[in-house]
Amino acid sequence: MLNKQQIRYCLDVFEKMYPEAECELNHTNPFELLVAVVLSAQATDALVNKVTPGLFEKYKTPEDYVSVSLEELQQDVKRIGLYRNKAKNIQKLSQTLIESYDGQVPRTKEQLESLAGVGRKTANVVASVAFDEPAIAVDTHVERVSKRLGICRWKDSVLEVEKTLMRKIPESEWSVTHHRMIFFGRYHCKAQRPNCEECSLLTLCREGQKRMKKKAHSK
DNA sequence: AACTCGGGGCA
DNA sequence: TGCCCAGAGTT
Repeated sequence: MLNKQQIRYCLDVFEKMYPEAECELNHTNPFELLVAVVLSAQATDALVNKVTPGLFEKYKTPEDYVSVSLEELQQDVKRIGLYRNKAKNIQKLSQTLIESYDGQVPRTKEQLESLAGVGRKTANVVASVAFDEPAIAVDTHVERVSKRLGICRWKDSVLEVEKTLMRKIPESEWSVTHHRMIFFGRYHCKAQRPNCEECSLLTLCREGQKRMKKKAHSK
């Protein structure tokens, strides 16, 4: 397991590699952000914007989503994938906002997570990005990178990964770190072929050491 | 813990 | 072409 100083070094490397890794979730209001994150499950937010241009012009409020038929909404989000569930959840979620939250998006993680189609990850993203609530959203990239480097344990659950990160990273950097780790995981520490040879963190990386040793042995 | 939804992106 | 993906709900 990496200590705080080693983790500090990792964060600095992330910053050097992806200095401009701001949030790609560039939305004007919490509701639009919430819908975008729900839609981008198993896809990317960039894909949502690319594949459904004009979606957020057509649908601006919870009322807009429940005013159309399920079939119409499904057609509008069809090209994102997993569209049947997502469309259904967004209508259900919109209904809940109208009935229980005066049409507004709730601020707390617990309230967010109780909405249809909103799991722990989505709840944390919305809470932290839209409301500056203290939260770290652990997605597959963050989880993989944390485990490979040794920031957390291999068998840690998502919840445990989240708690460890919150404990070992200064709160003021949670948001930036989250997005830099995603870039790092997506472009460098990839699931299939991580680029260990050209990694500045190789010397302290648990998984990297293992892989290099294995590679040397196989020669 | 495993399974399902699913079209787009990428090799 | 085939494989994978910034997840969540159900069994």
